[in-house]
Amino acid sequence: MAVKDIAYNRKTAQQRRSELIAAGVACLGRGGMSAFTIDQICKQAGVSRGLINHHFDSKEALLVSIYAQMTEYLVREHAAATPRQQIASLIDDSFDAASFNKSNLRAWLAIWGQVATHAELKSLHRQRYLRYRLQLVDALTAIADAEQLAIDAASIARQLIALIDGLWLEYCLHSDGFSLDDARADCYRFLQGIGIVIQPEQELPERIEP
Amino acid sequence: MAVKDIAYNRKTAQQRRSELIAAGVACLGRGGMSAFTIDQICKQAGVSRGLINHHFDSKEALLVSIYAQMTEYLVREHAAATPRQQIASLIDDSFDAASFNKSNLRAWLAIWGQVATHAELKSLHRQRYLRYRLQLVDALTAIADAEQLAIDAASIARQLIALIDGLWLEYCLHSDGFSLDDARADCYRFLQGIGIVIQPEQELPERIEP
DNA sequence: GCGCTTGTTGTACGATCGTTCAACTAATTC
DNA sequence: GAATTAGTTGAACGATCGTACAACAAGCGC
Repeated sequence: MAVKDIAYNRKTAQQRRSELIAAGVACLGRGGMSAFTIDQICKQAGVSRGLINHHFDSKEALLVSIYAQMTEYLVREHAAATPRQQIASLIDDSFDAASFNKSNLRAWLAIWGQVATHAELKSLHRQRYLRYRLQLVDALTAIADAEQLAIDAASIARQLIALIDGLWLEYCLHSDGFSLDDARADCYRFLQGIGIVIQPEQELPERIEP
Repeated sequence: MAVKDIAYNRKTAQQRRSELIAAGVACLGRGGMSAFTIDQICKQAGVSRGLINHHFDSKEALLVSIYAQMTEYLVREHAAATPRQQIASLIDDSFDAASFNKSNLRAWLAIWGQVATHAELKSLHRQRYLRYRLQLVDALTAIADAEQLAIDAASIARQLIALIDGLWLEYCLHSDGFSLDDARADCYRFLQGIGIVIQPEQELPERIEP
């Protein structure tokens, strides 16, 4: 107290906010909602206890900001792409090893568990998800129209999203038995089964017959 | 204290244990892991504070018992059924309105979030899941063998489980847009797409073309 | 230098957390 | 009916929770 012996790091509000968001994601990934406490987040960020309530209205507000950042890629614009490239990009992004490691998946799971409970989080989730789903329906409809395919685009979109989320879930809860590439391949195979053949952006591994 | 004015309900250990489990599920369904506290569970069960630790070693032990009960149906024996009936029964059970209401789905989500963190829960989950998956692979293989179908049973099983879990997730987080019957129909349509036609145990609603 | 704004710290507070435990009540045994 | 067993209660404990707040430090205009 009397002597200032350690560094006093001063940063811009924007910088600090994003650091706290990153620290929050790390905590969620480590131990789910139980590890998402003021103490642990501040310790993770290397920051004193009172700082979160200075930069965010509450702990819940931080959680909303975290979710907003995590879902940002879902509504990213894929401007100059064909419908096929859009879908391929979505699938490949979903199973990108850099962002969908186990820690991130655990963070998703923890937040999903809160979506049903917290109003603000629920609202943001609905907004993000609807747009995400709409993009997919549009792309599928465009392909079907161009190739005279009779498909239920809404149903296919719902199934594809469910497949992606379900594969994340399986991979998160027990990663043994299949790889991220297997999961990607499953998605392309699913679309192939209903008559939509899409070339992956990255190459797929060899398929192993039983 | 001096005067005993309210009922003192005495039950067998087994009865009380199952009541506490039910109360725990209700709490998880209401508010996720945040609502899974000794105080709230006891209040839900209409029981005093110290009783949980009398019937269970710890709060975590109660959670394990809850998950054991919730996953029981996954490994239930379907003795006299054909492979097709087994799969149909699994799908229909998964989207049974009685057990898969929103509250139960929220409870699942909350527990899934804990599986990655708690060792005992993780072990139980792996054990239950592997058996569940094996049953599915066996049924699919039996069908494929009998009908000369060339399928990757492991991959199909993984996709079907992912589809079911993903549809639960979608329905839990935003039930608008589709019903449980739609979800059931999606599963049958998925299998149909890869050449396995299965008659649902209950009738499916009319398919609405776009 | 001084005043002002803004980022940061650490303590303090009341609430709630999971667990323990001695006391108590009802059923059972002898 | 006394002794024993088993189910239940509620107070108590230390730990930790989220937030509030006064004190402090650094940057900046002047």
